[in-house]
Amino acid sequence: MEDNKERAEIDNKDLDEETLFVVSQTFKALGDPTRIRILNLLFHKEFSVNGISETLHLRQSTVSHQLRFLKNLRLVKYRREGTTLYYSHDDEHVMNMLRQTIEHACHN
Amino acid sequence: MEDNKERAEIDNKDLDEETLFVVSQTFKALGDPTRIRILNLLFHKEFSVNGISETLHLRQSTVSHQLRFLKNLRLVKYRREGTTLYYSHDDEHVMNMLRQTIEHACHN
DNA sequence: ATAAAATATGAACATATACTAATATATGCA
DNA sequence: TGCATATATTAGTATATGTTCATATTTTAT
Repeated sequence: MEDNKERAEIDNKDLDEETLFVVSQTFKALGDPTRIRILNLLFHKEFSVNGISETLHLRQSTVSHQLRFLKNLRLVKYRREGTTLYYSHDDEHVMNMLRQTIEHACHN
Repeated sequence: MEDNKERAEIDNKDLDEETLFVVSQTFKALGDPTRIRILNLLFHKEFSVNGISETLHLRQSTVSHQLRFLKNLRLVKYRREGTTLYYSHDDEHVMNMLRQTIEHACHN
């Protein structure tokens, strides 16, 4: 036996529950068209909630809900300016995956 | 104006419906713990349906349903040997994303 | 042709998810 | 304080999703 009780999860037959949860949550975040559109919008610059709402033709409520979802997963962050909140992306790894997959899907 | 009517989707404010569908479907496939476990299992070698079922303690029916899902997205393929079907992964890009994200999640 | 083994399918069910309308909260300013 | 603007939250609803049981299909061997 070696001194490492457990090898990296990737080498095991099965994954532990916590890893499974985090990974599935992360991908779930990218598994919805609305959230993809929002993240894609935030690729280049920050947007206010209303900015997103108007640009993507989504209800303010819908945008706010999805931003909370993304915020909980730390995929976006915001800064305040008066009553306005400016959201921007906050996870390079996820944004890279998204970019790659979009490029991959765009019948290159 | 230039001769390219449309730049790559990634540079536009919004994505077209088809791209949105493909991308969200791809991530949706990775957004479920059961499918993640199956794909993770298929990382190293092929497995029969029953093999997956027994290894992951899942009903045969559940595995079969999820494999169909993954097959429709061309994330897995199979070869036949008698009455047994051996499944293996069929999308390097997706498997790489999965590996990266698992490693990323495993509090490295 | 019939039976056995492996896998696929269909229907039913419970839960999760996303959107909406209505309302609440928070901030800045007169 | 009172009002306007921006955002968040709550509750309700419709749809999507994942699992299970039962059954059908497919393939091989006898």
